[in-house]
Amino acid sequence: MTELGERGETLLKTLIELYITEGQPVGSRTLARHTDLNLSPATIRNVMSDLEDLGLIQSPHTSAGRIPTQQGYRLFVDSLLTVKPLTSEAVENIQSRLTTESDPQALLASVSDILSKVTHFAGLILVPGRDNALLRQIEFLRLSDDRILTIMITDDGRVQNRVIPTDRLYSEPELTHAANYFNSTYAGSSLASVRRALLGEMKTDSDEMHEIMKTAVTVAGKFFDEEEHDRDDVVLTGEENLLNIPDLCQIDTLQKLFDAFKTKQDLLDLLDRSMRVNGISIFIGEESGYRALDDVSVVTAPYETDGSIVGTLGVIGPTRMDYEEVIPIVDITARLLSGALSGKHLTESDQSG
Amino acid sequence: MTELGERGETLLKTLIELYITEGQPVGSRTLARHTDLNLSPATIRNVMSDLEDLGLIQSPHTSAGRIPTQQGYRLFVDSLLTVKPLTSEAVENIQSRLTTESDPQALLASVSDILSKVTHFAGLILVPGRDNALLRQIEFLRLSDDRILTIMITDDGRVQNRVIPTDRLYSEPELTHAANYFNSTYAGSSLASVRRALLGEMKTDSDEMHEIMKTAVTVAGKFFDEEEHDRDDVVLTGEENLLNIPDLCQIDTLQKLFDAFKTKQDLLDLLDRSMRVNGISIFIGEESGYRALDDVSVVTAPYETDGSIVGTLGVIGPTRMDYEEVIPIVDITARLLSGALSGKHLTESDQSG
DNA sequence: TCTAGCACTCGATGGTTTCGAGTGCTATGT
DNA sequence: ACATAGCACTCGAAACCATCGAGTGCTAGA
Repeated sequence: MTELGERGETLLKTLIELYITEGQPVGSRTLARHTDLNLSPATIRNVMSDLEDLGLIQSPHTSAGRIPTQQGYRLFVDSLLTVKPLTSEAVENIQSRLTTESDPQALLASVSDILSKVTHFAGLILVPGRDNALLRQIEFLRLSDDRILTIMITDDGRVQNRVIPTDRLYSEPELTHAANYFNSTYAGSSLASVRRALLGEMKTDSDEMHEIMKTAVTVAGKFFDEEEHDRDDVVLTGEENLLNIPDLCQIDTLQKLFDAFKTKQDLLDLLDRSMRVNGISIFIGEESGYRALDDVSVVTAPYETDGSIVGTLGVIGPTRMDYEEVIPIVDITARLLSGALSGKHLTESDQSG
Repeated sequence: MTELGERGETLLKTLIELYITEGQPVGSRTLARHTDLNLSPATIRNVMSDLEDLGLIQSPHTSAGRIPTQQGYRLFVDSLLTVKPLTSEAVENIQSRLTTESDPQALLASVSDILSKVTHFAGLILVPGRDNALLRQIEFLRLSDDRILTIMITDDGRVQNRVIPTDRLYSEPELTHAANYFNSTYAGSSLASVRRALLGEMKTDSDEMHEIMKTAVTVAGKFFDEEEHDRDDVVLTGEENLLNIPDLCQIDTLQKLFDAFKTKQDLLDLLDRSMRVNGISIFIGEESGYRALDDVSVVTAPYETDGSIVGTLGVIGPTRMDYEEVIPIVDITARLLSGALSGKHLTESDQSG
């Protein structure tokens, strides 16, 4: 008997909603009062007993009310909850915070901040690596006899620079020519393909290349060699909000959580997984599979640039969070961010304030 | 009678050391056993009573031992403590971690990490703003019709770039000339003085300037206009270590602390104050004057580049921290960092690996 | 199928007792 | 004058106990 019946669903729903707002185990009497089914506590108790058999609720101890289990929350978010539509005021609030940032890099980081401020939980966002970005321009600047500053600009407006130590002296004109050669050859290609091409070039017998080409390949090769900066990254803000939450008062829970926040690897994995899903993802408690996140829930939504998903954003909060409120916030923020990102490329200079 | 006498000092010192290692109030019997003065507990009690009258120790309640007060700690660190010299092993540990970073910016950030790892507390470092750095080179790159990428390199090896929106189109050669003009005029000046000069230039009647000069002043002016990036900044790491500390188990204490960590303003103020002091600074509990830091102690030491103090680094831990161990760690780290920084300027290309 | 009644459970609360570490005081010895 | 031994006292921690009440499961009856 995996079927609940409409009455069971209504009761489960109100029970969870009550528990989310009150934070206390809810008993049959309270539940009877907060529903318009006109059922006596005794009847409610029978239904609750069934719900407990189905593993949807549980009681912390004999003489306490019931609280939702992980499965209960799951059923709730899957088919029971009625999302509260955001007030247009709230939407405008998010929108206005978004539009104040013009630099795309800073924009993404600020989104995490917005999410944490609005939800009072921790906000996070997966900032996509550059490997799919297209090379726009590269420049080599001579700093000293054995150091070159390499600057790369990609079509998503990001600028990256790195100081390259060299084993011989390169003259200014030589570097300029090399950059010109490089730009004419690779501009418009994705960084991943440039990296691949460079690997190929560096293998071929260098005697066959012009000196200029050699210079370009050598310097740019060193630049592209350091993988680290190209990986996806997670920006996390508002962690301190989680200290406020009574559900997470156990110090070792917080310890686990903040350790995970520091390394970020688990968060990155999780966001990466949720990026492959089309739409809101919700990980309740242990569902995520990461020990550190056992006592929290994560709500995420992918965001896109010009129609294709490029990253994910979301919120980390207690399992007992107000899903009906958080879900639309995450959803809307992802949409607004997608809107703000599209058409922001520097290649199209159609935007002006 | 503000004089303790040698016996009082010895007892206070061992009491504090015992309390630091054990974390428990220490009574007269324990104190008698851990000292070689051959005094009975009763005698010790008399001395302790005196120490309490002087405000150096206190008892949490009648039938408990004594714990140091803030003043007790203060006297202890000022004149009683015997710093444990670091093992050369430990020094080499820090040294090796320092030398792996070549980029000065990353180096500073990693120092904070080292401090937190070695002490198991939170490490922090004041990364000096660029205003005292000397301008080395500036470059203007045309990104699109209305955007210019400005790149500035300072003599401390830092590179900064910013996208400048423009109100008219600038040609490539125009920008190159403007950059050349700017470099020949201002290279070698401190950023502060460049900023000042630019303000002056922008006020003077622009008709008197060449077109090239006007371009340079306009574009660079916008670049220098955004103050924010030039401020000193605090890098803080290992905050999560503080969650482990039994002394800081109260959730609201941590909340206060982490809120301060987020805004960083208080930390910045504190580090800035301690930069004016020549040598180790220790702020015990409420001494710092910031509410958020009431329950912790901060140990800092300034570090220098080529003989002049440029920043401060330090550790945040519980008031009951092992000062005899932490102080030399902070001290040595500051010295090693100073050593690593000196001679690292890109203007002198004398360093090679 | 719902309801009313009832005995039962169990955490929370608050009072009491015991225990022991530690204190302050005082009298005594050196 | 100083150190010590003895002693009554204090007070928190822990253990124990009774009470209270919210909530339960079960059963009998509408």
